[in-house]
Amino acid sequence: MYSVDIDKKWQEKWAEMKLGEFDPSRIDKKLYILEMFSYPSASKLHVGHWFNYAPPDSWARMQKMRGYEVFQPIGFDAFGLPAENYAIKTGIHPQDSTKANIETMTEQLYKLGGMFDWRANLATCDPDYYRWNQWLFLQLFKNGLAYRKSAPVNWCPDCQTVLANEQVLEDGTCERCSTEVTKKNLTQWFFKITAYADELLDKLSTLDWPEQTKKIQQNWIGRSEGTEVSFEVERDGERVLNDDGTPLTLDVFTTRIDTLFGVTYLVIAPESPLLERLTTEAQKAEVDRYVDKTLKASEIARLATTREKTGVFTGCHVIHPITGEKLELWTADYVIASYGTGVVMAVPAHDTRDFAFAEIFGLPIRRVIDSVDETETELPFVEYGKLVDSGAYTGLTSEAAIAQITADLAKDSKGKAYITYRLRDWLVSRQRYWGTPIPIVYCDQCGTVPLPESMLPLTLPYDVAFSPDGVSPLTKSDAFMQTTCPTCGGPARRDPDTLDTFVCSSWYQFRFVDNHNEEAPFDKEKVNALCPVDMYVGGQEHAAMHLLYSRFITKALRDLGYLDFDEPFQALVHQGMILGSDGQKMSKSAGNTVTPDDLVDQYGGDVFRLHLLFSFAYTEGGNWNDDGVLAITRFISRIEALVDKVIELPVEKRPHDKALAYRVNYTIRGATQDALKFQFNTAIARLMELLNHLQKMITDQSVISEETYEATRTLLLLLAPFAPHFAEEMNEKMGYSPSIFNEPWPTLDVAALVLDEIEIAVQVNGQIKTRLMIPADIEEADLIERIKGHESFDNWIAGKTPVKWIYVKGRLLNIVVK
RNA sequence: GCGGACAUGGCGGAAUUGGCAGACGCGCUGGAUUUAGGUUCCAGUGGGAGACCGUGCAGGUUCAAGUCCUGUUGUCCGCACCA
Repeated sequence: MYSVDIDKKWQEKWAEMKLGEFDPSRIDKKLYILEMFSYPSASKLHVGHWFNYAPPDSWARMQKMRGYEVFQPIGFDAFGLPAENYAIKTGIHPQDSTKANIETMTEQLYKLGGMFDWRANLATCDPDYYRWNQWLFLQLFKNGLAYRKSAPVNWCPDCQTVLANEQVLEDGTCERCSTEVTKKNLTQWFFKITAYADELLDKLSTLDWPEQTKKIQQNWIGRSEGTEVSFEVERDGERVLNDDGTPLTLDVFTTRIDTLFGVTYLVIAPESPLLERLTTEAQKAEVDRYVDKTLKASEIARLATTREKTGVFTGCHVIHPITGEKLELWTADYVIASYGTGVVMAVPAHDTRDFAFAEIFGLPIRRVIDSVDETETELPFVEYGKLVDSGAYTGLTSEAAIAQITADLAKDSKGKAYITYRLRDWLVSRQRYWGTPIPIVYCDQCGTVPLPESMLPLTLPYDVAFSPDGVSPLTKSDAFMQTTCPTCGGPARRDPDTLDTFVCSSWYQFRFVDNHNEEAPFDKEKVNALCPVDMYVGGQEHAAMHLLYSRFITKALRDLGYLDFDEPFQALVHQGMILGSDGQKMSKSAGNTVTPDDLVDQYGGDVFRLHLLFSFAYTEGGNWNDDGVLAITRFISRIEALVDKVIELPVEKRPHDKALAYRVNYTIRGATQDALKFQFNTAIARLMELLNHLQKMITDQSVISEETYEATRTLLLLLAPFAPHFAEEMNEKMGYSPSIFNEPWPTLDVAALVLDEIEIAVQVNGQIKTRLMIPADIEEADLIERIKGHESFDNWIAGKTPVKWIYVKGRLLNIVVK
């Protein structure tokens, strides 16, 4: 009887025989499979973890049997907000709680029976790991890919603390104290991911990733080609000048420069640093009030097209670059500072948002585009068309005008062709404790000074007060903050912030390969040999951020000479989400959680694993159901019964059983093809079919054929990746020595799949009339004759005339009648 | 709001990618064994007496549509400080 004891037995044996350890001498057969590592949370391994790890492990085991040298490491994404929040609540230090959680989860992962190479584990909160985050930061800094600038953070005035977006409720209040959250500008570190925007876009086509994920990245990067055009500004009747005396210009990005003559006002983002200078005394109070209000709104809400438009006149005017006309400059929250230049030229006649705004505030609306076919159209008319009332450009098509106006503006130095991206640089500063300290000091003499690599790791101090009171926790640790400048030796201060945890996960796939290296993050040769990851498995929620950051860091490391390939993850699969039986996300509060430990103890890990593999479409996920567990225990015990009978009965040689050979090979083909595509449910369905067949064959038999015995053995080999402990046990029962995972995967005999007779459908106008057994190699003409001679033929065509015969070989014949 | 997906029997889910809808399993019904129930085994199981009708809804393309196109409804995921 299979149980959790069998799991234990084989887990110990596998550890002894080092089943999961990668053998570098077989590097030419290497296959690097990686599941996204998880956050060590106190609530133990949940069903989602199992669904993330067990099915890919089955895939890996199959690949091992197919001859690959599999590398499957495991680690923990151990820095992050939850441990720190937990510390604030309970006083338990993040390091202590995290360590304990990692221990528990490691034990649970071991019980999962994954074929992991345990030597290659890592935890990102370990100084041996995060020192290389710091190293990475320094490389980016030295090469101009890390820089500081001011950026807003969510600020709770009551808690006196920075909040994560997650901690701000939908109505814009703090989750802890319900105070209205506002924004505060801080100088923070950024990684220049935008420098790689084009390559990140272009190389998507080389990846074996789900199309929808590529689309998400493509939209996230949001490359947009257009024109940048400059407007000079007038305040109180005078030109506004730069410090050097040249006229200050507002640069506007637009994809529709053909509508330039329809511009009736400009809008600047409320958080734009220029706004203050461009507000007149008379308007100051009103503008300030408006800016204040905007700081409390979320970006998502601001960009909603249905949101009622609000805005304020700044009192200043801008000068139209071609007509010289004076236009009002407004500020409104539908313009976002971080996209484009933070200023838009408003063309109410040809843009829906500008139109709505102009109607509310009574601003002029000027049509400059008509439809090409000169039919009457309503405003706002947002399509391309033909220019009207546009000076010298009147009569041109939109396409022609875009090219012409852009060229003319460039000639006058009033604009240029320009490409902008929705993608923004990656903000990596976090005003928190539980993360990687930033390896930079600020010296009054030398300014911003990077730590020399020899001084890494810059370790996180243990004794720190995390209670929120207005500053980053590290600020309060004098021992940490007060330091000397590595350049001049004078007094200096450290950076009080820590790095975003996405920095950890942007390169961990390389550290696994060489995780004990103390001289470097990894050895170049080793990484080049084992990477990129051949199969990466994890949730689709990471499509835009983690997966893009990893790609960016890989390219940066390549350009800095640390590795020789372009992409970190060649192939990617997303598992679906397992919800509670009520269709809601599993959570303690909903009371719908399923604990893997209980199921494993009761039924054994393989039953749980098979249930996950069989009852869900892997990439879809779905609602948890208990019923399937019983079905699997039945499946398992039926196989055991089959094995028992097969080893008990005498075996004799019999004439070749063509039908059995067909079924066996049909199973090999189906199970292999489906499992390779992560379609485990159908792969297992094929195994069930073979089991049903074998079971029928041996019923009431006192002797079995050699072929039946071999088919049973084949069934076990095919089952092995999906029920590793159980299959290993059955394999031993049949007298074979372990491990079954060192046996070769069954090979397909294509010839056995060729049938003499096949069944096809006969249709009339696409409607099925009958099914026919025909010789597999029948000629189309013979088939047609045969059908014409069928006793029901006249009945089928019901007096009409066949005009066309469509034969889809081996599948159907459709008679088109009229 | 923007972006990405999904919708098939009572249920989980299949469908060679435009070619016989419902594989496999759960559940259910009947039968056999046992008989206290469960287990196990066998048969049946989308609807409809039937011609036929059936893949969220409404159109369309095609000899042929779950699959492609247009529109529509509902659910889920992401939106840059959760990871």
